[in-house]
Amino acid sequence: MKPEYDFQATEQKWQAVWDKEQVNAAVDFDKKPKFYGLIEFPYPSGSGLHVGHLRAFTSIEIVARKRRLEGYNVLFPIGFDAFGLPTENFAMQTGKHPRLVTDDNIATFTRQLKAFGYSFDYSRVVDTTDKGYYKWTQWIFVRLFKKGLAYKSRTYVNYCEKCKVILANEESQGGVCDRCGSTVVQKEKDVWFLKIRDYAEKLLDGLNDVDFLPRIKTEQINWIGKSEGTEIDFSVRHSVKKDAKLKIFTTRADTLFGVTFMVIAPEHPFIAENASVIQNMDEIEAYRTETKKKNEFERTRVNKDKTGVRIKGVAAVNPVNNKEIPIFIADYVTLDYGTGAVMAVPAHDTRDYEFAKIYNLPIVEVIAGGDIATCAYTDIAGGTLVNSEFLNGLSVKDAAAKIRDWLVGKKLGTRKINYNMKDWAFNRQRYWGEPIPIVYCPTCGTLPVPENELPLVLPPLDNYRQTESGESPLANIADFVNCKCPKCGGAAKRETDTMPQWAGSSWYFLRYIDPHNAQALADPKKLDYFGPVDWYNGGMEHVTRHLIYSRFWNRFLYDIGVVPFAEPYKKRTAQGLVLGENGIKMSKSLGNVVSPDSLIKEVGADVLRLYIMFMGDYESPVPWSNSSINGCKRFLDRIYNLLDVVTTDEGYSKKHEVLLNRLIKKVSEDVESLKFNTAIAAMMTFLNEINTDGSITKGELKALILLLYPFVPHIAEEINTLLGYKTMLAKSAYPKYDPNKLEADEIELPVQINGKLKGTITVALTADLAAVKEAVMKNPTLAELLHGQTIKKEIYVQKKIVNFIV
RNA sequence: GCCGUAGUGGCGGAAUGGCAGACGCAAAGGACUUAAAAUCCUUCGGGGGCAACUCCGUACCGGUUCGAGUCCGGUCUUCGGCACCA
Repeated sequence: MKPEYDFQATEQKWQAVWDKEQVNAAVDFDKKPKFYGLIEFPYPSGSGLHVGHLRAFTSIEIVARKRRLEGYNVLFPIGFDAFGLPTENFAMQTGKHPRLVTDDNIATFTRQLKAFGYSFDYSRVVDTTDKGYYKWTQWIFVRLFKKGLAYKSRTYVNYCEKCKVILANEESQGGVCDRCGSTVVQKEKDVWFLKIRDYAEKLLDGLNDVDFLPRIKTEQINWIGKSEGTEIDFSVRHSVKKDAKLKIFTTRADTLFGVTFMVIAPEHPFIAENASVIQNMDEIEAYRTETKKKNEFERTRVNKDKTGVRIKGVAAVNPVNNKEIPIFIADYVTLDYGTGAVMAVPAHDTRDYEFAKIYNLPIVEVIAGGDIATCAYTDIAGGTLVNSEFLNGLSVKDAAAKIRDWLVGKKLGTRKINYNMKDWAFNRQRYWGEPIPIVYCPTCGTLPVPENELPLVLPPLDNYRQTESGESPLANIADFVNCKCPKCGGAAKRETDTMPQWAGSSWYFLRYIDPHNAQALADPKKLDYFGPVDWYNGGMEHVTRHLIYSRFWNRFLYDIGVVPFAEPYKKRTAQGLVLGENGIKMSKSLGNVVSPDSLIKEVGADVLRLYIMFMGDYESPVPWSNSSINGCKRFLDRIYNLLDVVTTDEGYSKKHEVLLNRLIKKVSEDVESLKFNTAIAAMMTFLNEINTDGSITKGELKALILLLYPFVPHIAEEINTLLGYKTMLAKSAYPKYDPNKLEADEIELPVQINGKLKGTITVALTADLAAVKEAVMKNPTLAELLHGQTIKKEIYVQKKIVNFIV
């Protein structure tokens, strides 16, 4: 007689045993093959673990446990991405120091993660806010700076005039301040940038060597946004400087004969340079001021009416036909893409077309095939060139090649590649982040903090608010700001901004490999042994930013010889969102958030782990369903009840042999391809079969609990013990299937007549057509249907189907 | 607008071109119980038929095939991502 199953006591017991036996610890330089499984480390928010985390973590947790049984030395680490705004805001409201808030939250997360029985190696926990960690985040920044990949530039930032704070993009969504709701304006400010654009090509190339889901690759490619085109100089008449040129970028040089005007960004330096010859400077200035007031959100809104001002007093010249064309400023052209100036071809560009209609500018068709009276013709596949002198009659493709060669030959243009991806804005006016290790010396200029002085520690602080002018709270601390120049020793001042949230997460996967190293970010030998990450799972929402940023940092560290692999992640997958029961995204304001804490008390970790993997296709969004959890609970109860019907036979019974071999194959393969829901369904089907038969051998049950172990390790270990086995499952081997025992001798074969299913027959697996026909004729219903019919054609696919055409 | 993804019962979802709806939830009926819960058994896409059975059915229109949820062409819709990107 088996004891009553007490999930709480049992789960705690096994967690303690695994911990004591160190079964989850990764071993440096172990002889076994290594497997590095990674999940996106959580931001330790005050509200604790979310069911979304469970879905994201449980997949690699299952793979990690399976790999250990398969004989791998598994590195499956956990850490906390703990710098960030919510903690700082909470500190501002309560007066509690962010350090203490963070420590509390990490403690809560750790307790919850352990309650789920996740097999993390807790000896390698990483906390991005720990000075032993951010020392190396700062060190990487210093190296980037020394290589010229970190630079400071004046640009516009989101600013709330009411709160007098600079806002991050995520705090100013929709162009409105997150806290007070007032409209955000643009304010000019010095901003640190990382030159990720210099790595655009490497980041694209690297995608060829990794196994990321196709949609992940596509999203990254789109984000980088490579476009190949031509830069062309347009000379300017009546400008201040003789022979002044305006450089434009275009991907459509073939339409050059259709250029009827030019547009430059309102911020374009051409205006200041030519202020003395521009006749309507007042009007231009007014437009520029208006643009500045608009925030990014308004300005980049599509479908809004085009506005602009003609620059009077100067004109540009189209290099192909020397025709004089007007120059405009308009906010639909921005300074941060291409050259900040465009040649306008209203006949074949939608934006230029709209602008030309509003300002009554000529529209010249150069590609036949559309109807330019109604709209711009932008299809580049069809159409031939017209009104274009030596390009007439050519296809778009041929014309593009010809004009490009012509421009390059005459030195009027050069081939050029542009990227939509912008350089990475790398500073925030916040307290709770890594201080940027830079010193400004009046005589020596901008210098990095010497590497042996790192970490530059975040000083204690009472007031976490930005200053009136929007400076970081660190600017209020004289002790911090005033320092000595590392070069000349004279009085100097520190940079007071901190790094963005993305910094710490851009290299954490390297630190897990050697988390306590004080001499280097990680020992190169250990990096060589454990790296790169074999399998990384996380959300689609991080596929662009975090995944690109961390690939960039890793690639940089590879280029300077610190890391021995160019690409950090061999394989990347992504889970779907967990939606609320009503099918809408979970959010506090909608009140449809599910807390794992109460559920774990009700049903336990195993049931919850199982449900979260069974609830639907892993990669698709799926609504939460409390009632569906019952199904998983019942399944585990029935598995436990098998102890009542288990025999003492250590082998497989003849009857279950094929079923079990197929099950092992199915579960094993499904886990590798993220098909957790069908793996679980297959185990349920097997259980139903066993229950119909009324008994299971000890050997069969052992195999079943080994298959279940990665999903529901506690109950699996408990059953193993109750079966009398001394070796715990965590130290056992994953079951193998016999490829010769995957098929039964006899199968049910569907029989079709004229492509319609009419019945089934039982035949030998390898039966030939003659045997099949014999079996069909023995079946009274089928024989009757075929009686007196002339069979014109017979299609027989072994193991699949037979079809008679009559 | 561009790029990507997906449309299958009341619900979540299964199906290398080969028995559509596996598995689970919910629901209904029954057994056990004084009763309820739990558990166990049965039914469960739609129409028709007393019944054996039969017809229809995977967003929509068409095509390929002995055979299409699956492949091809077109249309509509959902959900993501990017977006005045020149």
